[in-house]
Amino acid sequence: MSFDDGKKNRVTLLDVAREANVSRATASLVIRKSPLVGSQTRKRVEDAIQRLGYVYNMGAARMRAQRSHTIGVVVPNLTNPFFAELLSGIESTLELANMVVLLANSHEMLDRQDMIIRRMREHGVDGLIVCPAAGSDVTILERAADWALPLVQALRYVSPDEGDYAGADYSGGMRHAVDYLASLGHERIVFVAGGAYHSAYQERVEGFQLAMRAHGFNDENILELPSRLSRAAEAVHLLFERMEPPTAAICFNDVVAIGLAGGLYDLGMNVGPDFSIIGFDNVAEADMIRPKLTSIATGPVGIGENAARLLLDRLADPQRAYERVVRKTGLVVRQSCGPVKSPARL
Amino acid sequence: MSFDDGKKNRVTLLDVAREANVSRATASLVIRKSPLVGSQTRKRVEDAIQRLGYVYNMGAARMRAQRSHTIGVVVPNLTNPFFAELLSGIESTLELANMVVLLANSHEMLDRQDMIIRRMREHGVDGLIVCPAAGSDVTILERAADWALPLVQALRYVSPDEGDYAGADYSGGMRHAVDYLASLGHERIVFVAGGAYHSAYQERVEGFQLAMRAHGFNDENILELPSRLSRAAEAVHLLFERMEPPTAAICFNDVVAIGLAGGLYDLGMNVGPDFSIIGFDNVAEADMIRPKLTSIATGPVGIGENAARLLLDRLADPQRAYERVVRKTGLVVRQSCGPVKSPARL
DNA sequence: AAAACGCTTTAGATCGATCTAAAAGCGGGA
DNA sequence: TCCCGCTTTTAGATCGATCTAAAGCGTTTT
Repeated sequence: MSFDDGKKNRVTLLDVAREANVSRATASLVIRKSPLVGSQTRKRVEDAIQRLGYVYNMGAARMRAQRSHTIGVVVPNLTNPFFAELLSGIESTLELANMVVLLANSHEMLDRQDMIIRRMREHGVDGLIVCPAAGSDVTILERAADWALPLVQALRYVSPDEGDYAGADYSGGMRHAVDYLASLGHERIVFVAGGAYHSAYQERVEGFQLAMRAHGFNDENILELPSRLSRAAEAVHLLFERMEPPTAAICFNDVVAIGLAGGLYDLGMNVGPDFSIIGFDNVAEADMIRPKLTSIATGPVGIGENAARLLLDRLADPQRAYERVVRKTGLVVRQSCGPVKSPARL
Repeated sequence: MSFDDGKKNRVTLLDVAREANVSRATASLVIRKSPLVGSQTRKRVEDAIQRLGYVYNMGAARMRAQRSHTIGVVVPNLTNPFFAELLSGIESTLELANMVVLLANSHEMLDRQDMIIRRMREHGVDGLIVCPAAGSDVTILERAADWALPLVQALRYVSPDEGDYAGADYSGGMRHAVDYLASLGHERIVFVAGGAYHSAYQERVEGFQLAMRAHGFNDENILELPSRLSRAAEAVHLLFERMEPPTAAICFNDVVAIGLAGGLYDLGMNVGPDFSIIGFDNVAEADMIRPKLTSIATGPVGIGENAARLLLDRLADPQRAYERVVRKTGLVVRQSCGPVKSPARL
């Protein structure tokens, strides 16, 4: 099928041009689907491409044209299914625009994140989508701007008004959660966190407190669980060693919620009837476990799509004003909540 | 900090060379850490690099040197945490070798997979790590060979003896699972599958049957669940509409196992005491749900690391013989299995 | 007939590094 | 002094595309 004489000799655009009896420039125009070239010439070139089995050399093109059709994506953690879904949304949207994803994992470490971004720059990415590692500050935006490298923040932001950003209305989600629990009669509600500090964390806490105050509830019930999930379950008893033990919990994310549910199960409690739990993110697992987890849907895939679209828009017009796309969140009611009973107590 | 006069003028190696009073060639050698260059010259160049804020241009280098330091990774599905963990292992190993990951998702579709591989070739990847979409055949190996593009198969293979491959001993894992259930007194064990056909599927089924026969059990008990997990739970009742209902199940993977556990829960059964379940892959979720899922650990992160290492080895020596690295699997006992009782029946 | 115009096509420079082959520098032995 | 061998440095070609500016050409206008 292929006339692969030797190994070394790659087919280049020049070969194609010769085969089709045109100049390199014309062949190049054909490849890029320029309307400038006449139809029978185009046909001749396309045939030549077929005949020779030519493959486009992005590397050469990128160098001259200063566009790589490559986007760097930096996430702090791959094993959390939430980020995997985000990534999935980014990838599928970028692929429609003929872009390709360079992936790296910052492991929530700042120095690694810096290193990664530097490396991606060396690789000549056209832009970056970053979920900033906890502790990142505006310097990452500033540096990107210095380098004229478009950067979209996803899920978390380092500045409340600078830079493009795609996320979800975490605060509104908290309100839904609190309202729902209140409608079931709960008043002593705890916010269970775990993991690192960043804008998304802060927004959730503030949203929680706001909503609690709106109902006239005590808004200072916040519990920090160890971030290793195995240990999280063991720490659940802390919940009930307080003056007024809570009857319901809203969790930072579904992973924490599932960990908490496990811990309660281990204490012999029935999630739902005995104690209500609401998760956050509504990942696939929420529907798989039993009792099924009631959760606030943030739509990570959609956020990923938005982030990708924001970046594409900025590439199209680098001068446009910053845009922040915030997805609506919604409560997905399942089985992990029930009406309040007498306060749970060990 | 940076003397970014205009926007256009990138600092090139030539600028560095001029600043350091050496030739482009020497500057290039310094960058690549060649031992050929004298130490005070090296110092001068390094200072110049600092002073000018030079950034290496991979694109230009790749074009000349025919190496892109870029590896294409193709997975059939990102939202399954199993693949996310695989990816995590690949990424962290490649990053140590100063390589970067180009990611794409085939969505288990052959035409997409072809398209992706073609595109990655255009981008000039140095090699590919592919988990072949179900239905792939040896042509993907042949084409890669035609193109002199190193390709490592991960998790699944398209040919039992051709090509590099990193996976796990699925068959051995099945034996562990069956042995363990047998030791608890189970004899009527069903294999619950879900999803697409591929080598990993086949190996698991065959391993299951082999192990069952070794114990003298009926090896034909295989149930196919719908791959949408939401529907899987609803199909669980099919298990008990057979002549001799099983007392235990071994699942194709943990996702199926968790779905099955959910279905049993919905039927009012107690996983563990009433019916035993063993999952496959031992993903993080296995430890989070309740009852905790007993599972065969295949170590996706480790498989990813192996795949990456295989590819690096092949890049170092393209002529070496094919290698197949198969990780040991092990049973992780948790709470989802119990001794056999009277046969479960609805 | 010359000029003007639109539509196609092209020669040649160019992007920023690496590679090759040879030159330069230098100390020591004949 | 000259030559040899060793280390260090370099000029210039090169990778494979794109870009610029201009040329070719057929038709219409002046």
